[in-house]
Amino acid sequence: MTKTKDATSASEASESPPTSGAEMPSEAAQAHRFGKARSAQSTALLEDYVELISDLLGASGEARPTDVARRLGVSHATAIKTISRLKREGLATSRPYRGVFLTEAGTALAERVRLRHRLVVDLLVAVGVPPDSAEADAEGIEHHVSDTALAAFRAFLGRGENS
Amino acid sequence: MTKTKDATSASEASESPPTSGAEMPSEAAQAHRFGKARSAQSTALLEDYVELISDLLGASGEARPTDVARRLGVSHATAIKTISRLKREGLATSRPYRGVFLTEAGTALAERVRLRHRLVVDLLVAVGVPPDSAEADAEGIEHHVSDTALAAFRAFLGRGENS
DNA sequence: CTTAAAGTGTAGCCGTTGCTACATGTTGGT
DNA sequence: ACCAACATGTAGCAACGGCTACACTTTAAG
Repeated sequence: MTKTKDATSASEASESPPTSGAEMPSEAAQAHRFGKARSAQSTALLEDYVELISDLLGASGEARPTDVARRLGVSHATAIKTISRLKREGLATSRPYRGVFLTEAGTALAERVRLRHRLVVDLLVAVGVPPDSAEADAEGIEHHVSDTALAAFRAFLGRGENS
Repeated sequence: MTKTKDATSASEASESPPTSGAEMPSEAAQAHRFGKARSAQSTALLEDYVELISDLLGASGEARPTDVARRLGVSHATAIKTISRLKREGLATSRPYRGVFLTEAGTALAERVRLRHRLVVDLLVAVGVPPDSAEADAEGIEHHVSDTALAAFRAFLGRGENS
């Protein structure tokens, strides 16, 4: 590390500005939250790809880059590039012109993601969100739900440990 | 590839693969959902900045780039660059060395975002997520909650229109 | 078999969001 | 008035995710 990391924390106690209504969390806590959200964002794509590939494999026995691309609404070139990233990260393998497959890690991730997705959708529906809306919203939400929250969802839905 | 229910554009119905296992949404629908999630992602940053700036303005009367940077856990250079984007998009103004301010549009956006944030947190808490977890999760989730879902949340929480 | 269509892969570009490093402006203490 | 500390701004770099354009392989049709 060069610098950059002074442990500044609550430094505003000394100042006493108007300070009226707003309750603000500590700098550190807030920064940490935002950081978490940002990093979640970076894995979200991989999760989407892995889940989709898993679905395709399950549904038709194979997952082709173009199928993936079409499902995700991106160009095939983009899909291929991201699939390369999946391979780099040890989640998938692929033989040229032979389709994409998931490694063990990839399969495990896909399973986790799928369960989480369903749980989120079910929760949304349970609190009154229309099913199609729930499905669409879950696509964006699911990547940001902590395990703690998932456990709460499960409890709320009256489920033990299973889906 | 299995086409489940709707026969949107070009699909392959000729194959009759093992199928069975998975139910997949139509290509078009799925692509649309992913696209939505992606675009939401692109506005998420702006929303975070605007909300934070609004909070800082409310709490201390001014919002300086470094404060914003520290709160978000990024370098001041990054914050300044993003604030430039806010200005480009007509959400904020700033005079050098004088801090950042929100335009009318920015203020309105901040208000909407703040309400949404609280609603999401409250819903999470209502279904049993611990408050601190709810607060952290909401930071990532809020950007992906549709108006439809928000309305459902409000109804579920037994609120009319207000927060 | 030959050829056209479709899938696959590569290269190069752009915009975004991070970062560090450096340069400049502001401000406060002495 | 000065200088040091800090805030601010700019520049350049890298990784990512998107795209189009082009090259190549496979597959399907004739």
